[in-house]
Amino acid sequence: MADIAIRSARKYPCDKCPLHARQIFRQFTKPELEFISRFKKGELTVDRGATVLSEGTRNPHLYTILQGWSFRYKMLSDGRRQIVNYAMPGDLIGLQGTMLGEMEHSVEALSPMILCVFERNELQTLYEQHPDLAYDITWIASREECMLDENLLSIGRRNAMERLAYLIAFLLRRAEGTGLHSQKTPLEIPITQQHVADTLGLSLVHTNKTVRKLAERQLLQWRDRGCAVLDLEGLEKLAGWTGDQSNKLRPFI
Amino acid sequence: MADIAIRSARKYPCDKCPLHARQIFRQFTKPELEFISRFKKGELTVDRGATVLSEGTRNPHLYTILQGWSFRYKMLSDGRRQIVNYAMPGDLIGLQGTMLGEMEHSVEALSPMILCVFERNELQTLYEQHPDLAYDITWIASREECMLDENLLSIGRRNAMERLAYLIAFLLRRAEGTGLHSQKTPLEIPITQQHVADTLGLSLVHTNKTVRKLAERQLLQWRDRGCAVLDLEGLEKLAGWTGDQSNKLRPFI
DNA sequence: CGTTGACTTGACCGTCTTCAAGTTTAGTGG
DNA sequence: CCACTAAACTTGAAGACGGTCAAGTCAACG
Repeated sequence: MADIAIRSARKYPCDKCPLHARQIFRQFTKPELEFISRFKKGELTVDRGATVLSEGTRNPHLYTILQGWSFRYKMLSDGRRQIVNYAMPGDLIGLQGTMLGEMEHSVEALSPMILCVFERNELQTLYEQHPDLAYDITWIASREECMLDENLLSIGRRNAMERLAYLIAFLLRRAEGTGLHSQKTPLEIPITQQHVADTLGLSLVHTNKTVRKLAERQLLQWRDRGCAVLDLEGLEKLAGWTGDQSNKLRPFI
Repeated sequence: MADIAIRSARKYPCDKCPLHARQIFRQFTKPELEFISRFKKGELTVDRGATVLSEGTRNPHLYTILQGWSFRYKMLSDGRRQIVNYAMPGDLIGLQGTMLGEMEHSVEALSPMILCVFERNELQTLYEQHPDLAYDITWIASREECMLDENLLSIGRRNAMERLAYLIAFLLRRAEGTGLHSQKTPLEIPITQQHVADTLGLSLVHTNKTVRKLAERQLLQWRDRGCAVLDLEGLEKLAGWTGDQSNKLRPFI
């Protein structure tokens, strides 16, 4: 079944980090690289569907995603679920829990994942010895906040079609922002319609009908467990979204 | 009309900060206090209804609220507005803009306010010289993120009554968390039903009808431009909210 | 070849929106 | 102090958007 396995061996040592090779992420200085190499405790391999972090628990670790997609969610006591955001390569997972103590949300893998594992306790040391990295972490937190603001706007004020268009455009933009996909391999967003429903605050049935409408309009195409974008600009226009998601140089731990 | 005025004189020098006198906020060390005193450039007085920060602009400042309430919001091009969160004494305003460059939301005063003004550019110095304060800022950002997660859950998955109950309970808890209100002066939340509607993603009409229902149930009482809570636990129960908003020691810049 | 998870579809119903009036209150100027 | 205005709040009626229920189909997988 959905499983989690940690290994202290490194398939991806920090000095050969496949993500830092990407132009999009800012490069480390030498001392930073050395620090991060020590800060990293190992790698975590996660199956699709596995729970990486659980609401209400205390986890001694902090993660960066090397490969794969995941989502963060919260639940009400009667089972209603709200997906709050997604996380993909280059994103930090578990910072909130590190700062506030207990996890206030859960994280589940949407695809097989590889994570870098860091020790929560050592974050303080990072703040003491590497102010630039500390600043970067705050940058990352602010970016998350900004995305949440957008999602709130969407759920609160857009109708079903606009919401869906926004969500898909948003996810594609972010995926592009990881720099991992070439133009030639049109990437597929690895989510089910149930995920979409739980993100948009809609029912599964209505989500399905909305998906069909956008598919009819040739804006996207739905497959089993995935979504392909046919017309990104069409989606953005429908959502009324100025997707200026500045995909510029950004920090990364 | 709604006005903004800055003064470099300090009615509230940092060593006599009325908020730090409150038990709830962690105390500065002496060097921290000295740094912050220099970091603070003045005080800003703001009328109710005035816009403190505007979406799309670059503001060279960062603020902490000394007095008064405000809200953060985003708008769609056709005028639909979504209030994303509220800010009250002790909260930091403008961090997102500082980190990401341009403001992605606006901030408006709900009541007359007094703000401490800091220089954006000097934040880097804070990170270099005071890692503990830097850590605190990240803590504050994480707390904001956590609140946004809650709000998303609410808008996405709760119905109108639950949403309203949650919002009012949430705001009261936070107000209590500033430690500025005694049990004896039952505080009034300084918002209009239009604010509530724009927070909950509801229409004004439906918001009004929902307010009436909660008032009939003796959970709250509405006044002109304000809301008084009659039964906090009743609201929390209705919302299904375990409001463990740990009102413990927290940092503050 | 049966089971399971994901997607699909139609019918009916309820929550919430929109429209279109009100009333009440606070603030302003004569 | 009173008349006027604007902002906030209120209410009812009609209808749309999205939810719920109840069946499906389809593909993957062991």
